[in-house]
Amino acid sequence: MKNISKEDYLSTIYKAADSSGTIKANQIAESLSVSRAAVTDMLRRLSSDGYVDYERYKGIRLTESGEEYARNMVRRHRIWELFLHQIIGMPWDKVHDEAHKLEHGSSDDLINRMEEMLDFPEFDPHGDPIPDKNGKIPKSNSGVPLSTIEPGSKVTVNRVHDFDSSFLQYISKIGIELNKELNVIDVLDFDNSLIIIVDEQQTSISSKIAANIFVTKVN
Amino acid sequence: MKNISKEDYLSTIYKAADSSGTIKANQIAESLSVSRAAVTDMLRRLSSDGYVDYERYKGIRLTESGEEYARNMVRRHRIWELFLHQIIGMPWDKVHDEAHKLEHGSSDDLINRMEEMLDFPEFDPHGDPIPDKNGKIPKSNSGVPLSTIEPGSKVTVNRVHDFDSSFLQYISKIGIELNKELNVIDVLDFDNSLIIIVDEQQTSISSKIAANIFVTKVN
DNA sequence: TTTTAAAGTTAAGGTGACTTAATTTTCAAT
DNA sequence: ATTGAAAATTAAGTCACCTTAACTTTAAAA
Repeated sequence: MKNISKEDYLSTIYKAADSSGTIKANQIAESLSVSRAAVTDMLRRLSSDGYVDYERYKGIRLTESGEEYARNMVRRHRIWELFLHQIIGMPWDKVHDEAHKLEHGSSDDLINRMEEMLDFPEFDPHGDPIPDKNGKIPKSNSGVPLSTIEPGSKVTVNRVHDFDSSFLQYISKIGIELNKELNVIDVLDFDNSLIIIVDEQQTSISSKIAANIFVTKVN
Repeated sequence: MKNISKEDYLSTIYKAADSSGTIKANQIAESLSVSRAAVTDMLRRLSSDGYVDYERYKGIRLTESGEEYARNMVRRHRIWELFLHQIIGMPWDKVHDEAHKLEHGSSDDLINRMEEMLDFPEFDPHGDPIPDKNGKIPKSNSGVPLSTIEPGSKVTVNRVHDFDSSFLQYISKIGIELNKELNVIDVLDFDNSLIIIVDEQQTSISSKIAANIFVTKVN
């Protein structure tokens, strides 16, 4: 029950790393709401544990073993999310925080049992892929931000960001969920907010909301 | 996710306190495998938090609020144990350790949902009572140690100690489980081990094993 | 009642994870 | 190429939780 903080750093680095696999210390500090100094501090420790390659003032990148560890944390997190939602019946917008607290303490045995109960799922309730026991990640069409779609398009939702409960609560309330079909009617020049149709209902959503909903164009 | 240690101290005090509600610092140190000095240290902190009444060299006792907190931790623990066993299918001897890790991070909401799924159970898989949402504890016949039973008696198991996986594994293997009927055939003078019959099979168990199995005499 | 072992406390120190403040390095804009 | 803002690091300090070693208090056995 020791490595809570370490595990959080590893997941964060894993999830936030860009395509080249590197990340800025500043991003870590912001994601975790800690000071830059705390990040430097932790990086030295993670580096001496062999989880990150790190050189002062240079880029940060997970080592093989760091990536493995992080991927396993992400696996735990997403399996917990799905379990909480599907088996326990916890609402969409609550599962992220709860899973975050549970993921650290669970044995691999427990995670594997839950995975089996869920019939080896590929995606969590927010559409994020769940790495399997061997670290293999399901191929997914992770979509593009709804905010980049031009008016007149028909799209389906395939992923939403999961870290803000009020965001999820809001989009649920207006009927947005995974695989839902949306019609983008208009984008306002004024503030880039979108006019969309969900369930035959017209609504408008801010560009910030739209930036956190990922969609694929239909045909 | 901060108070893991504090919560462990509170549960330990709660569970180990004698009938008068007091406990020796030494017992805490032993249960938690920490030094006596660490206990003194923590007692000062718990005391300043208002969770224990504590005076140097005098007895230790939970305050109202400490007892409430501790009882809630015990509730979490036991609900987790039952959930892991009954819903997840984890074996008897594994649930204690797993529950111990999970109990700290779970929200009351989650615990309440699990309790409901389990249909408001009264006892955990080891026969320990589960406090309800309001702190009410089911009346139970907690039994006497099997080691105190005289030869020739027929008894049923109503509780077993839960903190040693190998102990539980062993007694499961010889067929002992909650509510099982046992016949005490003989107690050896030599080492106080017991000859018992379980499922028509005769076995012997050490007095230390017997001391951790709690039973009630049949008729 | 004395004595001594066990229990409890204090002192000093360590580690992990954080902070703020001061400083250094990098990098992009001039 | 210089410079200034942003990013990263170091320094110094805090807090929770732990340790060992030395000391004090309690309580029970001689």
